[in-house]
Amino acid sequence: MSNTSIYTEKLRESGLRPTRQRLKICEVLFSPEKTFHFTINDLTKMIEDKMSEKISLATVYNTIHAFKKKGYLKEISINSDKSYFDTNVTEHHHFFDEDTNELIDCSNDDIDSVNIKKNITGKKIKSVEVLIKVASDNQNQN
Amino acid sequence: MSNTSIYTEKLRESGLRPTRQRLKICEVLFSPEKTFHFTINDLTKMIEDKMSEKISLATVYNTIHAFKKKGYLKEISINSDKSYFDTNVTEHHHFFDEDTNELIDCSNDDIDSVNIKKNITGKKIKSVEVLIKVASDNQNQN
DNA sequence: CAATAGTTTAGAATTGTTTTAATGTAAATG
DNA sequence: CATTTACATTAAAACAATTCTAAACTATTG
Repeated sequence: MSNTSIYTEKLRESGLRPTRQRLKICEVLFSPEKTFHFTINDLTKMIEDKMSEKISLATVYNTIHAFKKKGYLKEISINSDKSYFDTNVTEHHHFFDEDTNELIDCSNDDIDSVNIKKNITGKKIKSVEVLIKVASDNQNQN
Repeated sequence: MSNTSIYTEKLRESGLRPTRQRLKICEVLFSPEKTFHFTINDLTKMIEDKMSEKISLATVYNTIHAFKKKGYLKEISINSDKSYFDTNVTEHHHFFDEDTNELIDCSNDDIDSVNIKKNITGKKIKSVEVLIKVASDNQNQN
């Protein structure tokens, strides 16, 4: 089953033409059942593995940025040495495992809604997200 | 009033010798009344402005890393293009103003404590921090 | 199909960070 | 307190992630 028309639509919505390369990016990003986290490098490797064809980093970067701008991807800030992206664009929380550097989605059911009593004047709240850092019990934090 | 002995102690605790350069870093970091956020570049400029003397980036990096490791500084992940640090090492929350890219501490009194119902098996929770993104009302999110 | 507007690409440039190796300094030693 | 040793500082080089560039290419329009 091909979702080409859906992908084409997403690309158009993001202001991009549906090219062969970009459709492959879409397939890797949007065909899996489960959402996932990735870096640009991960994604490039996934594309090249699955598709047995090269794709230029520049193409990946500009497509990802367009998707992010449009809201089809979210950037997550955990680690400052690389950019991480999330195909789960709903507002949600994360566990970050300091032992493995793994980022794990936290179901909204697992956290009571966060009650904020005060805001910055003249500003509207756009999102509220919780980051829970975990590590194995016997490990010291660094 | 000089806090040299306090700084010397902090440096020693972090496994570093108290040198002229490092004491200057301490003065900039730990003498202000209020905690603040900074990048390595900010800090280097602050030092060179205040002290009218040059300091090598490498020295700043390694001192900051030692302080972070010891827990005298915290790294904050907002933006993946630079590392941001915080002299407020208590567990606390942040507002992030998307209009100005400004990061603002959120008093713990302003958020009810976050109730987490489930955890990753075998792991211990090290910290729970909330990031509230805000923007002016009439602005579209990007 | 020709013209145009946008795309891909490899490689160069840029930026933040880390490493290196030579020189300098604090602290320990005799 | 001079000497030795271990650690520091520095400028510059290396490195890694990201962005930019300019030439070749492709989709779309007229």
